[in-house]
Amino acid sequence: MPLTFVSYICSLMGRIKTENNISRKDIIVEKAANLFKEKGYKAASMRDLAEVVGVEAASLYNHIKSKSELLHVICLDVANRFTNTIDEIESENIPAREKIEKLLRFHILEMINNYEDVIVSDREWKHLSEPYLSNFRHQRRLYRRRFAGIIEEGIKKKEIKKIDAPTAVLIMLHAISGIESFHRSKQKISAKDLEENMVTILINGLAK
Amino acid sequence: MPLTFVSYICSLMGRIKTENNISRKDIIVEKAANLFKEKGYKAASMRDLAEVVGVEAASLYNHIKSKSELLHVICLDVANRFTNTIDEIESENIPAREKIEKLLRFHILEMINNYEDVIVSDREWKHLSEPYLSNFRHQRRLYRRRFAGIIEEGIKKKEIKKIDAPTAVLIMLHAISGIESFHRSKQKISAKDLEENMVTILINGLAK
DNA sequence: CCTACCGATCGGTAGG
DNA sequence: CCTACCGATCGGTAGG
Repeated sequence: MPLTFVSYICSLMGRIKTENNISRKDIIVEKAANLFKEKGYKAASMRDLAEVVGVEAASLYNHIKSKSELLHVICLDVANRFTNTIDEIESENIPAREKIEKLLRFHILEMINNYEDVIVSDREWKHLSEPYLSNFRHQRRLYRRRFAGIIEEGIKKKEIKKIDAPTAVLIMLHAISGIESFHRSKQKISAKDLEENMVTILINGLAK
Repeated sequence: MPLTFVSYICSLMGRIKTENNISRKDIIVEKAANLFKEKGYKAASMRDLAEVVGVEAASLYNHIKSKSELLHVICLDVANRFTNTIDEIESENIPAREKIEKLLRFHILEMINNYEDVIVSDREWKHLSEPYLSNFRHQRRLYRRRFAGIIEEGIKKKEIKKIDAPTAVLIMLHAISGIESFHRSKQKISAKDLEENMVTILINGLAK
């Protein structure tokens, strides 16, 4: 009976929110993103995760259903942020070239501020299980098409060079994912300088 | 005794080279690269590999020492090709901007022709074991520094814009890794067009 | 080349 | 929240 009482209290603790409204589950997802980024989804074990959270592995399952739930929470969260942003930018009444710059700056800032989630969703989405895998693939394809659409609009209006739009999208998105190394190297360059450099190179190119 | 005879013949077969001088081990490494690219190093099991090679899992170990050997053969092969190429280009007596373009074209062609190895070394090198891990990290850092050095040379000689060289390197290398999606989508664009588009965007930028 | 098998580790559950 | 434990799967070995 005393043991039952303890387990009851402990199970309640899982549902208590701190004053910042951050639940235990949120903490687990955050630590999971860090671990998945560091070791990869498959190589990161639930025992690893339990250790950084500070509990036994079995206890994690009072807050989450499975390891794969952690991945799809991370991936779908990122996908939704991207979709919401392009919704907003597309509806604005500004030149295509400005839309592209806005989208680039959004991606750059995401990579600077929420880079763990973004890197995980970028690199580990293949390990999603259905139906989340198909859903993610769908959102991603749609996003890239819409991005390419904006570039094509800019080409038609002679705001930007005549290049293959899907190729340009790939270059942009992947170039920005390179910011990960910026985090690793703790370089002297500031986040603001990094952002300006990236936009300059991508929009204006290297050539003088 | 008959069984011993069979096993003796079979073990010999492992060392026989075909007329193209491709050994059994080469085939295993090639299939491993494909598998590692598709599922990731950790998620790809030796039983998966055995199946695509067409033998039992245990038989693989007549040709290789371990799973990790497969990864470091792939990664070091790519690293050496990169190092050899920058050795060559650095020693040429041409403007820095041309050196950069040559390096870019080399990377683009690598991603078009040997993309499985390149992607695996890019994405899975973290799973290397020592001393290969340190070695790879070292080669990689050196390569990026030399690449940045060429860009800085170009800036000094006013051949290219004044931007942060390490950032430019990150953008270039990551942008090119985006070609992976080109393979997946079987797009209408040709390899040659892809190459020209990428060089145009990276050297001259999007802006008209 | 195969069959047979090993110890380690995995994600996850039962029960309190 | 924990302890105890399960079946599945892993990389790899022994032996012929």
